[in-house]
Order: sequence, then structure tokens, then C-alpha cells
Amino acid sequence: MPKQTFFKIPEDKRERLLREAAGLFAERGYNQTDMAQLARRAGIAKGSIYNYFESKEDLYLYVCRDGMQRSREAIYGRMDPEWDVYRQIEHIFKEGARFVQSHPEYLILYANISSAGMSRFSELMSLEVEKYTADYLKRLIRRDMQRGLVRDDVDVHFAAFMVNSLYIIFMASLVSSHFKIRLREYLEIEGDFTDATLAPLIQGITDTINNLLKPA
Amino acid sequence: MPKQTFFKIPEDKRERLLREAAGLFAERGYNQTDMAQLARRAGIAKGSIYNYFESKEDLYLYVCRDGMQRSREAIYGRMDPEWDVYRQIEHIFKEGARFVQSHPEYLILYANISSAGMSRFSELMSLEVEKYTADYLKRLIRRDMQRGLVRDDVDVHFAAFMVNSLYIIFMASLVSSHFKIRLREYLEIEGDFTDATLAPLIQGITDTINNLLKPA
Amino acid sequence: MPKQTFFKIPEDKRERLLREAAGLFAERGYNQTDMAQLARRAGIAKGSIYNYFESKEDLYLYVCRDGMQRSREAIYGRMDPEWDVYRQIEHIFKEGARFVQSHPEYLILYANISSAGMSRFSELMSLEVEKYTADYLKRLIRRDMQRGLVRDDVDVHFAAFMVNSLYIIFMASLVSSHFKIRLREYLEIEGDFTDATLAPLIQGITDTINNLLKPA
Amino acid sequence: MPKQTFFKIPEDKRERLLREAAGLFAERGYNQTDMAQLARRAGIAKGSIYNYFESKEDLYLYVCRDGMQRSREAIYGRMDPEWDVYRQIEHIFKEGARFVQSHPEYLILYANISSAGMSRFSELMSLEVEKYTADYLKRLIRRDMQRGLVRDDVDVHFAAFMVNSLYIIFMASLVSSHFKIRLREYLEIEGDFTDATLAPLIQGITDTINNLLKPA
DNA sequence: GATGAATGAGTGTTCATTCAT
DNA sequence: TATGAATGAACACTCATTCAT
Repeated sequence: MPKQTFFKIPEDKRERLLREAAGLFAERGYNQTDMAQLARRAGIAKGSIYNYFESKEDLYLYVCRDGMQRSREAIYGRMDPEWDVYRQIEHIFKEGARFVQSHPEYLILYANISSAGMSRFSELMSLEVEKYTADYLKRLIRRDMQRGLVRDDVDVHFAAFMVNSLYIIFMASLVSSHFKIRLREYLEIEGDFTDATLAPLIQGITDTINNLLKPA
Repeated sequence: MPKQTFFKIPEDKRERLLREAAGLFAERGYNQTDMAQLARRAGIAKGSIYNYFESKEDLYLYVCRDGMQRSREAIYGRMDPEWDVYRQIEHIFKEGARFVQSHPEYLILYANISSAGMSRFSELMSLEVEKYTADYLKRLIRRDMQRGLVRDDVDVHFAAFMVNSLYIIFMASLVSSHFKIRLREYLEIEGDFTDATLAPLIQGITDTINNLLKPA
Repeated sequence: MPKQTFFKIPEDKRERLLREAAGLFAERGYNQTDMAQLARRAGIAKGSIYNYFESKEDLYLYVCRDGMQRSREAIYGRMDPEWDVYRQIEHIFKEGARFVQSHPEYLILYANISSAGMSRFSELMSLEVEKYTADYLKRLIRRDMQRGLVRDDVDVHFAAFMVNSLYIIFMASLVSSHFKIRLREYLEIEGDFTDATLAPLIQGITDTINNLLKPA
Repeated sequence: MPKQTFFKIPEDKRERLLREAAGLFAERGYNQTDMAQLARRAGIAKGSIYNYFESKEDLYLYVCRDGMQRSREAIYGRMDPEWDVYRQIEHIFKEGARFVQSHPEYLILYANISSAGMSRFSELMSLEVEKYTADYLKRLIRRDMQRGLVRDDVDVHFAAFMVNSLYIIFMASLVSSHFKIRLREYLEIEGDFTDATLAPLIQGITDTINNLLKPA
């Protein structure tokens, strides 16, 4: 958690630090991010960061959690809870893709929790990161199962797991250097991803989900 | 690429170095792996590593590629090419799970290519890593489509992508600290993963694939 | 010297700052004492310290001098100048021991002027610290020599030096971690020092002094 | 304890590092000694120090212990164990003074264990530092008491404590900036200490000891 | 070919002091 | 006068790589 001081400084300064930190952590990874360079980019003194945060680790955790919040807001913010599963899932994928393309850093930070040498952080964050979506999806599927919109022989846990798995893979494919190469190789796409290349992919994925959930 | 010297040393020495390197890189990540510690664990002199490899990076690339080879051998090695897609995919998931549980380090190394700050490596390895499986799956699906075992309205590229995506998520769930927590949260499992908890999961995944591919 | 401001603030605030400063400087030493931590302990703002004192060094010097005053008051305060050397010396040791046990910080500060890297301070304080006692003891010994209470072949300077030397060693033995261990080792004492262990030690020391000074 | 490496390097390099380290630690104190500056003075790379020692603390402990050894050798090295207490004590003071004047750094290091913020070190070293002399003096006094050379009503522990206390004060007076000022003030000496000023002081101290120990 | 001592740029963190409010 | 945010030099320690033996 940041120190009190962090919340007393002007908002633009605070935002700039968070933005540059998210950017650097995402670009270089936790260990390769240099606090001095971060300070320089954020336009503040190195020592100031330590007036705001206990340590690099403290800063990292906050940046990740903050990124998670922002992602959720962007994706779940304008969701109508009355929509059915299918529409909600479509919304999640579309808004997710849009957000991830304008702010790839947060998805990269998310993906990074699972990388080698980060188990220290995963113990602190993974559950809180995953729980929200897991609960959300399960609740949604269960609700619509009762409404007869989802097959009643579906395993709610497994279904939620599948939906989220496809979400993760898809989003990672939009930001990670490796997964972009992979996506291009599988789909035999050349050049950058455009709406034209992405739309059918989202379609394919949501179709798969429909297949999995929709009553015969 | 290793230097000539590396292939002239006794096999067990070579193996030990590769094993310890894979272990350390997987445990700590590339940057946090210390060449001195590696040398110590491998029972050789620090300088010797530089007699075998140009640099840490050279070693890392070789260890990753070597791990990929070993993984493929374990998974595709005893596959009968005449089996149909479904049986082959089942085999891949089962052998994959088995191999990944006895040698988590290679899957971790694979997963790590996509993490922050590793794009340098992904440019060197991602394509070669992914191409094999992508080609294999596409060829297989296409073949069985011709044999009438796969729906003919299936997009071969997308189908291969989906199969491999589910494979990656599943395997990552067995090794990464983060994805293990996530799996437990979604499936509401407590304690370690056993065959009893994994079997239905594999079943669910292969069922999903069948759903996606099998003619009505 | 403190700035004017320091003497305008409420006495308890002033006292608290001096007390915490003495405590911290004694506990950690000059260099390892953190001005921010001191401010926190004293319940004032970091900047305020700099409203009262020119610098850390200025504060330190004042705290040391103030401690010296307090020590003197405690030890010489209730001394009857008419007592003979022996009684006065006994009084000094007893009151000294009592004061040093309730306020070890001041003796520690005194001892610290002589430690490595503190010659800057010793040039500023040593003389003024030592002069008082040196003069006092010499005057006293000389007076009682004239009264026939001290052997007339005694070297007054040397005698004063010896008395004070024994005083310093004894007091240091009560406060410094090292000298406590040393005292325990020499006297083969176990556990904490009590009046029962200290009394004979004081006796031994004053006997030695008597031996040195008393006419045959 | 130093690492193996330290004992494999050329002796002059080893000696130079120890000499410069003793010098700097004595001049500046533990905390204010800068490893980079030490390396520079010793003519080696900063990293090399860490090939020899685990840490600054490790180095410091070794330098102190090594200094203690050297001091002992210089002082007790050419002592004839058959000499009586008085002659041995005289020898200790004279050789001590000589050694301390040519190598003040070791005595300063010794004195420093007792300074503020060093209790961490005193717990590690004080006993081992003091035990040798304490045992030596006690044994010697006891032996000569049996030989009738020491009054039989003397408390051996206390006597040893007194002898060593006078030794410490005297030696400190030769090296510490503070204690030099103090000595000058008490003895009203001006200028540097010479053999002419020191001889009577040693005489006075040994006389005091004789007074304390010699049979009437 | 094997070894491990040497190197020095790099990194997270601390802290006395300043100064705008 | 009181406050505490800002600063940046300093500092212990790390580590990939080299190279003499």
C-alpha cells in the first residue's frame, strides 16, 4: 500500500507516476525496471518514489492492483446486468479488446504475475485478481441456467473456467510479442491486427462459448 | 548455439548443466538466474559455461529449444499417426499433463517467452516454437476433415488455434503458481491436483473440442 | 547552538525533543541517527528541528552539552564542598552510578566522543567536557593535601587523572554493551548488575584511591 | 570469516587490503567507511572485496580479530613467562605503548566496539577479545600470590580488572583524539606526547599497581 | 579444456536538508 | 512558526563476462 503522502500530491503527478510505472513494468518486467529511470520518466526525484511507496515491490503491487481496477471499470463499467450471458460475454470480449489495445500495459502486468520468479507476487495477488471474474461468470451462468438460457447439464465451474481461459488467450494474443506471433502463425495473418482480422476471431470464440452453453 | 566444445564433454556433464540451467531459469526467470550459482549447481567452473556457450543468452536459447525438443519427444514420440484427431488430441493432453508434471521446468520456460521484457527472445524463438504444433494440428484436422471425421464447415486455422489455446491454459494451470491458484478458484478445488481432479478437467476440455469439431 | 526559536517553544516540547535525541544518539550513534525518526519520536515535524537547530551536528553538540550539565547537576548538585576528598569521591561514584543507571544515554554520549570518526566533535567538546572535572579534582586534592589529608608526595595531576580514569571505566562498565561483558568476564559475575555486585566494586575502587592518596 | 578466495591471493595484496581496511575503519568508524573508497585505496575492484568477504560486516569482524591477534603478538610475543607480575605488567605497558603508537588503528578498533550502535559487534567479539587478557592476568596474579609476591588478601578478579582498566585508559589516551585532549588537560602537557612525558605516566600507573598488589 | 579471481557498471534504498504552504 | 513533500548524492552489494594460469 502506498504511504499517505501519495494521496496528498497533485493528481496529475500521481497519475503520471502510475502511468510511467505501469508502462515500464510492462515493458521491462518487474526486475528489469530501474527505479531511477522510472523517476526520471515520471519527472520526479528518485527519493520521492520512496516518499510514496515503501519499496519497489509495494509500488509494483499497487500498480498491478490499480491496473486491475481500471481494466474492470473499462470492461464491466458500462455493462447492463440484465443482459443475458451471451450478450455480456460478447461485451466483455469487445470492450476487453478495445481496452487492451489502448492500454496493453495492464494486461501485460496481469500476464506477468504468472511468469517465472514471480510466485512471490502471485501469492499476494492471484486470488484477488481471479476471484472477481470467477464469481461474476459463475453467477451469470447460474442465473441464466435458471432462466433456461443455459443447458442444465453444464458444469458451472468448468464453463466459467473455459470462458475466462479463452478470454485470457485472446487478450494475450493482442499484447504479448510471443502470442502475437503465435496468433499470426495459427491464423496465417500477416501484418498488424485490424478489426477485420479480429472480428471473426471474436466471433469464433463466442460461437465456441455458445456451443458450450446454449441449450440444444 | 553452443560452441563445439559443449558437444565434446562427457554426456552426463552436459546433461547436468542443461538440467540445472532449465531448473534455475524456470525457477527464477532469465534475468534473475545467476551464472555463478548455475555453475555451482552444475558442478563446473563459471568460466566453463563460457567455454560451452557464447553468453547467458546463448545458453538460455539453447536450454529453451532443448526443452521444446524434449517436450515434443515425450508427447509426440509414441503417437500413432494413424489415430484420428480425437484420439491424438486426447493423447496429447494426457501425455502432456504427465510430462509437465514430471518436468514442469520446460513448460515454465515456454510460458516465459511471453512475459514482460522477453520480446528479444520471442523474436528469436516464438515462431519456431509454435510452428511445429500449429502445422501438426492443422494437418491433422484437415486430414480428418477429408476423412469425414471433422465437420466440413470448420475453420481449420481457428480450430487448431482453439485446441492449442486450451492446451496451453491447461498446462499452465499445472505449473504456474498463478494459474494453479486460478484453477483452484474456478473449479473450487482444495489441496493439490490429483488424477481424480484432473481427469474430469481433461474430459471437459476434450469434450469441448469434440463439440467444436465433430460432425453433428 | 540552538536558534532563538528553540527557547520560545513550550518547555515540555523542548524537553521531549532533547530526551528523544539523547536516547537515539546514544542508542544508534551520531551517524546512524535518522532525523526523520527523531522528529517522529519527538512528535514534531522534521522541518521543525531545523527551525530550532542549524543542523544535525548543532543538535548533537547541544544534546551532548546538555547531557553533561544534567550529569554534573545530578552528581555535584548535592555535594557539600566541605566534605573531604574521600567522602566527595565516594559521593561522586555513588551518585554517578545511580544517575548513569537511570540515564545511561548521557554517559554513552560522553563515551562516544572518543569513538572512531568523531574527532570533529572531540575538537569542539572534549576540553570543555573534561576541564570541569579535572579542575574540580585537582583543586580538591590540593586543598586536602594542604589540610594534611593527602600525602604530600602525591602528584596532584596524576592523582586526579587516576581518579577520573577509574570513574570512567566504572561508569562505562554500567552502560556499554562491551564493557558490561568485560566486567562480567573479569569479575565472573552472571546475570545483571545489582547493588550487591556493584557495592564491593565501588568499595574496591575507592579503596584503591585511598591507597593512592592517604598518608601512611 | 573470509571466503576461501581471500587466502589464495598473493600475500601482499591480502596485507594491503587488511591494512587499508584497518586504517579506514579506525579513521572513520564502521558505518562511515565506504567500501568503494576502501577498494580504491587497496588498489582493487570493489567487487573483489566481495570475493573475499561475505559483507562489510564480515570484513570488519575479520579486521578487528586480526588486529587483536597482531596486538597480542606484539605485546605478549616476547614476554618471558617466568618474569614476575610486576615485570610482566611493565612489559605489557611498554610494549603496548610502543605498538599502539606505531599501529594506533588496532587500539582504535578495539575501543570502537564499545561505541554507540556497535552492540551488534560487541555481542560477537567482546568476550573473545577480553577473555584472553582477563585469564592471563588472573593466572599471573594468582601464581605470584602463591609465590608470596602478591598480598594474599588481594581479590584476584578485581586486581586483574584494575590492571586492565588502567591499561585501556592509558592506551586510549595515546590514540583517541578525545582522550589525548583529556590527558593533556589532566597532566597539563602541551604538544605531542614524547617518551619524556609518557615515562613518568607509565611509572605512576605501575606504581599504583604495585601499591595495589605488593605485600606490605 | 578447466578454473576461478578480477572487474566495474548497475541497482534499490537512505537521509540530511530545503522550502513552499 | 509548523509542516512535510522534494531532492539527489551516497552507499552496500550483485553479476555477466574476461583472462591468466
